Amino acid sequence: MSLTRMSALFLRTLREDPADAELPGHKLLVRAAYVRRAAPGIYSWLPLGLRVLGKVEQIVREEMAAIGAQEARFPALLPREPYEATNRWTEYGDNLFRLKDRREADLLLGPTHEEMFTLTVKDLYSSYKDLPLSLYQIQTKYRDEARPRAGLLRGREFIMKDSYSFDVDDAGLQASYDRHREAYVRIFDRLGFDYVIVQATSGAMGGSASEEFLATNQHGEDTYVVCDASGYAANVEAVEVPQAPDVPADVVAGTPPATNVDTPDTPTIDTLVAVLNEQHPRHDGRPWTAADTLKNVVVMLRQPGGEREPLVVGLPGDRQVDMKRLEAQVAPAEIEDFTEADFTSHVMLVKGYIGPTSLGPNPGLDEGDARRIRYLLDPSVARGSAWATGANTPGVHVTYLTYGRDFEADGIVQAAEVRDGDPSPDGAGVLRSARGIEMGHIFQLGRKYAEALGLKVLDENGKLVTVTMGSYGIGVSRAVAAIAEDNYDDAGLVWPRQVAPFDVHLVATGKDEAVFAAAAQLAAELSEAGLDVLYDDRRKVSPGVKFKDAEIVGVPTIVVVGKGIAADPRVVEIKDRRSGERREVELDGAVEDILAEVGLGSVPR
RNA sequence: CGGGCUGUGGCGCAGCUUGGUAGCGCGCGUGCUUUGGGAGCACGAUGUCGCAGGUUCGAAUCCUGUCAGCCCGACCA
Repeated sequence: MSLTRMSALFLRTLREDPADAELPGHKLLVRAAYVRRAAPGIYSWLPLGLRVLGKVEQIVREEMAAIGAQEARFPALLPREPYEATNRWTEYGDNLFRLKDRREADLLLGPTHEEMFTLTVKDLYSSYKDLPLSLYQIQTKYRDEARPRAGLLRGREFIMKDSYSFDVDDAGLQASYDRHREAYVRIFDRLGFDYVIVQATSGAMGGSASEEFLATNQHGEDTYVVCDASGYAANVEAVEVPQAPDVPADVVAGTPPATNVDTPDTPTIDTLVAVLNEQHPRHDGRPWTAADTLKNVVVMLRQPGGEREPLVVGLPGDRQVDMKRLEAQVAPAEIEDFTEADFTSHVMLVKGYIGPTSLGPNPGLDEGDARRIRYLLDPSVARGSAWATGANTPGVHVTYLTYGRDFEADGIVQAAEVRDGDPSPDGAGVLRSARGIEMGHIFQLGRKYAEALGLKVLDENGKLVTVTMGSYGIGVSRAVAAIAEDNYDDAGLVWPRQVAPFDVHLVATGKDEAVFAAAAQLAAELSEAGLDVLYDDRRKVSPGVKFKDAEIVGVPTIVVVGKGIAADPRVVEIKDRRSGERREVELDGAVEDILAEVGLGSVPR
């Protein structure tokens, strides 16, 4: 199909790792001249990299077309107004790239495009007969990440496929969602890395049903849990720990009354447990443990509008608060540290000795009383359970303080860290955690944007109904990086065939003119036969250099034309980059052998 | 935004402690040799030592300030 000569290819492989790359795949992408860093989180695509990117895009396009989605493209440079209408000009905060034109009009570089798709559909469609509709684009997106990292995996400029479905009712939305899910499975199967589909939160976007496609990789930024017994899998942020069952009434009846105890110099759970065991042993003889303490963590919530509100979360003392989980629960509010100044202005909070009795409904303050501090419990705190916890007096704790008997809370919140070995929410086994790279995210957006932007159509009864939407993303440039992180060895990259920059890397070695004549002809025949061929035709370059280059570039099939040309019959060598297996075939008929090797015609391409 | 580290030819680094006018490897150019594993020899080109002040006869080196990059954390549809 195409023939590229190494002597003319814009390529310079580097012998040493770049100083600013950390991940093995990223180092190789730079060393093999696929990409170059242009600025923090911003990368240039060189010819090889662009070929891989194009392969990934093509797979995405084919599978989107297969579910009837239509490709469009919206500007990357956008006006402020639509984002003002949905409040995202404000909500997106510092992560939004903003700029002004010469007339001082506000513009932004699109981080995602719900508004533009929604408005365009609104402009053109007005009847239920026009739906369902799925539109998508492959477009460069911009987010001013506080700290870009890991090369292409988390950049400030990146390429994303985003699609949006438009339906008149929930059943239609579910059907559109299911079709996208199936398309995503086919896309990720074809891209050639291990992945897992997990339940997810929909983040600041809002919405309900939500799943993420995570490439399983130890370098990933996302932590997910799976239950091997049931197949349950979820992003840790989305794990819904069930409410612990009530403690039986007879057990509660036998719980000693809440008792204040002096516990000087016990600022941490460990020191508290030690002092309790020494001076205030338990009534039932067993020692106190961290799991018997109720830790009350105070944070400051900041709403997108700027209002601040303190929140105290109660959880067992042997667990940490997982800030990511908590933040997902309180979105779109953000969590700030609770400062010394905040303690000064909230005198009911005694640092180190915060307890339920001054929180939430317990002090008898009315809702709306400015002194009332919202108090939420992690679901692992069972009704009827008794705790050692702060007594809101310096140096004093209270023992046997019992939930439901001695204090109440304003509600529950998923806040505690989820650990390996925790029971699965579906009751079928235990959880195991692993890391992944978010490659795709599908979720039912619902009517949030249609509502905000007035996307309504007439239904079959002639009544205006608000359209319901789904939103579906794939990180296309991230996929290239994730594939690289999953496909390399000591010598270099090892591309899966479907996304490799070339089908075959033909290396001519030696100085014999007959070698180059035979190699050139073979290269031409292979490209005639429909392959993308990279032909290393460089004279005066030693075989070692050519082999090293072929290995780091990572084309899956390497064909060596060399001294075998002098044999009778003339032979060439076919090497499999991944396995290292090599075999000799006769030059006559080599085209067929190579076509069979790359699987042309048998493997979907 | 906190913490840590680093800025010296295109790339990767040494030199800085103890100031004396910049070096190594790779890459690049020319020539010869070499040609199945980043080959050899010779010659050569390429540097505002991040920037700005200061100390000093003299600063890559010491002092002050500043900027940038990377890593960890915060953050992350």
